[in-house]
Order: sequence, then C-alpha cells, then structure tokens
Amino acid sequence: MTTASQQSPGLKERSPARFVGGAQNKIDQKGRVSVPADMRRQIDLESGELSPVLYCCPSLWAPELQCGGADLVDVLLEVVATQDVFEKRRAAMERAVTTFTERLYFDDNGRVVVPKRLREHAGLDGQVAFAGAGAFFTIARGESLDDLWAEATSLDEGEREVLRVRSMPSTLAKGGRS
Amino acid sequence: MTTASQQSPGLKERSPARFVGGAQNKIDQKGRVSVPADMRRQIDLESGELSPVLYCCPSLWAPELQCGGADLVDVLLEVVATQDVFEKRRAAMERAVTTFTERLYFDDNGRVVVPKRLREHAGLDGQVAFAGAGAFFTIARGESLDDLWAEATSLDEGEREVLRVRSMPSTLAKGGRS
DNA sequence: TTGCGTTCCATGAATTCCCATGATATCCCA
DNA sequence: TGGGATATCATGGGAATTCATGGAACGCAA
Repeated sequence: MTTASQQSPGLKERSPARFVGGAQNKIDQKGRVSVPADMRRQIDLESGELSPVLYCCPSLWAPELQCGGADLVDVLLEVVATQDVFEKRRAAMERAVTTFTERLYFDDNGRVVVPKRLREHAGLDGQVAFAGAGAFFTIARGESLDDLWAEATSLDEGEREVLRVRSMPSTLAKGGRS
Repeated sequence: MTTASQQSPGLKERSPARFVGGAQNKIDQKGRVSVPADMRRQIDLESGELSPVLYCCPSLWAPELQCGGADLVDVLLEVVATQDVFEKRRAAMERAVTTFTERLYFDDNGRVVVPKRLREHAGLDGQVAFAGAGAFFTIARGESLDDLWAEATSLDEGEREVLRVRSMPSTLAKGGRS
C-alpha cells in the first residue's frame, strides 16, 4: 500500500520482497542442487496449480545465476530497463535475458539440475550459495555469502553514524503521509 | 471506549504496524523464542488473511535484529534508499537487507526459531530483550533493555531535546495521542 | 558397450510439530 | 469486591516430519 503508490504507474502490483534469506548447499557431479526449502516454497506459492518450475538466467553483471518463478524474465527485463545504457546495448541485454534463461524442473527431493553452461558461468562447484534478492534470488560460489556479509558489516564509522541517525524510529514511523 | 481511537479523516483505515513496549524472554538451545504476545498481535493484524510471518533482519549498525511484518523489507529498503553513499555501496546494502533477512514462521505457541547466523550477530543466548521501535521492533541481548532504560533516563537536557525532536513523528504530534 | 542424463530409493541430520507444565493475567458471578 | 474459575502466556522436552545429500537403477543415444 504505502510503497505501491510511489511506484511508476506502469508497474504491475506484485507482492514485493518474495525471496529473502541465504543458504549454502552442495552441488554434485551431476549438477544437482537442493533449492533451499523456503525459496522453493515461494515458487510453489506463485505457481499455484501449475507444477512449480525454476527459471534460471546467467547474470549479465556478475558470475552468478539469477533465479525465480515464472515471472523471472519480466523481472529481469524491468531491471534492464533501469540500466543507463544506450538503446542498442539495452536491446542486446534484453535479448540475452530471454535467450539464455533456462527452465529447470524439480525432482521430488526439491533439487534441480543446473545445466553445464550455467554452472560454468557462475563457477559452481562443491559449495554453492543461495542469496535472496527480493524479486529473485541468486546462485553463486559458496563463499560469496560470507563475502556479502563482510561487505555489509564493514561500514566505516561515518557511514554507521549516518545510518544510525537516519534510521531512528521517527524516520521509520511510516504511514504518516500517503 | 477511549477517545484515542478517533482518527483524523485523512488517515487510512488500515494503520501501519506500531510496535511499542518491551519484554524479556528466553531463547532455548534450539534457538526458539516466544515473540511477546502483543507484538505478535500486531503482526497478525497486519497480515490479515495470510498466515502471519515474522521478517527478521540483522541491523547493519548494531548487534541486534530488526523484526517486523511483511513490509519490513520495504521499510528497510526505504531507509537504505535515503543513504548518501555510492551507487555500488548502496546496491550491496540493499542486497544485504534482502539476503540476510530471514522469513520466520510461528509455531502454535507463538515462537519462532532464530537462525544461527542472526543469533550470533546479535549475541543472543539465554535472556533476550524485545524493544518496540515504531515500524519494527528489535531483539537484542537480554541486558540491553536495562541498558536502554538507563540510557534513556540519563540524557542531559541537550541530548534530550535532540532526541525528542528527532523521534517525534509529525503525525503523532498533531494527531494527539491523549 | 559406453557415456550421459533422469528417476527412484536410502539415510542421517536438522527442523518442526505437538503435548505437558507452571505461571500470570483475565473473567465472572455471587 | 472478593476470590475462585478460566483463558492466555512463556517454556520445556520428545516424537514425527522435512531437508539435504548420496548412490543405485534405468533408459537412451552415440
């Protein structure tokens, strides 16, 4: 409600922040990985009656995979749309998003097989990290979760102070205006 | 029937969650904690038809957890969006807010299991303190409620004034909690 | 046959569910 | 307005289920 009114008119009203949390699982020789239960649950939710499917796209910005439900391509196209690049470049990106996205199916243990091409793009081997990113989640190297954590918790004092002050309850007591 | 329930005409029917009050509960070996009944009630309210879920995010500026309903991630992303940091830095922060925020489910007794990573971030063990903070509430080490109280009651007049101004939401100021 | 991909079953560990308990708080009615 | 009856809460422990993962069996094409 609150944020919906601030979004650009064209955007569809979708439930925000579906994928959260992080996890580390193993990928085996055959390329099988268990998708963390809670993320699978989100996919289940969204797919309703249909049998749940995982859409998986190599990130154009990092050695990782971007995954989500049936709306993943839409989501990624929106992301691309926010990029400040030339029209031609953007067209290429849109093309890539649609062309290289793969549709993966779950076995009855909640695993998917990540195709070799995608595995290689993200350098997946042994431990892999799942990271919720709102409208989608990412799969990357196993240590990447710790990297992210380190990055997030390594604020210098200046930043910390700014954050603290601005995030006092007053700032967060939303709902005042609409 | 209290007069406090009168709302100014402009306000939405569905008021945003306001978490107030404090409590101390125990966290057990399995990482389970009872969420104080009144805070749980706020979550229930806000979630409406949906089964109530608790979102739980490690604070980036203190050893504590920020918790709230389904809109917590939105709230935190708004905060991050106000930050004056490099684009790249902000992206990392946004990512952190989603990746390290966990979605927790209540058991029949109103308990949630706090994942190990979050427990460690906040140093939760034994007694833990819940503190309402407006749009969200925090979970921290057990003694911190007393610390908070001590801190709040030991401000000099200058500090007190600053705090008062910063933490007085305009709507509350004019709306008039009696 | 050999290599590759897929489906199925097995297993230990972790997590969730469920019931029991004591302690407060709330209600109700004389 | 007492004070007992009844709900609500916070907490503990054990049973049952889910999860992640490994490996075997199966089918298919080169």
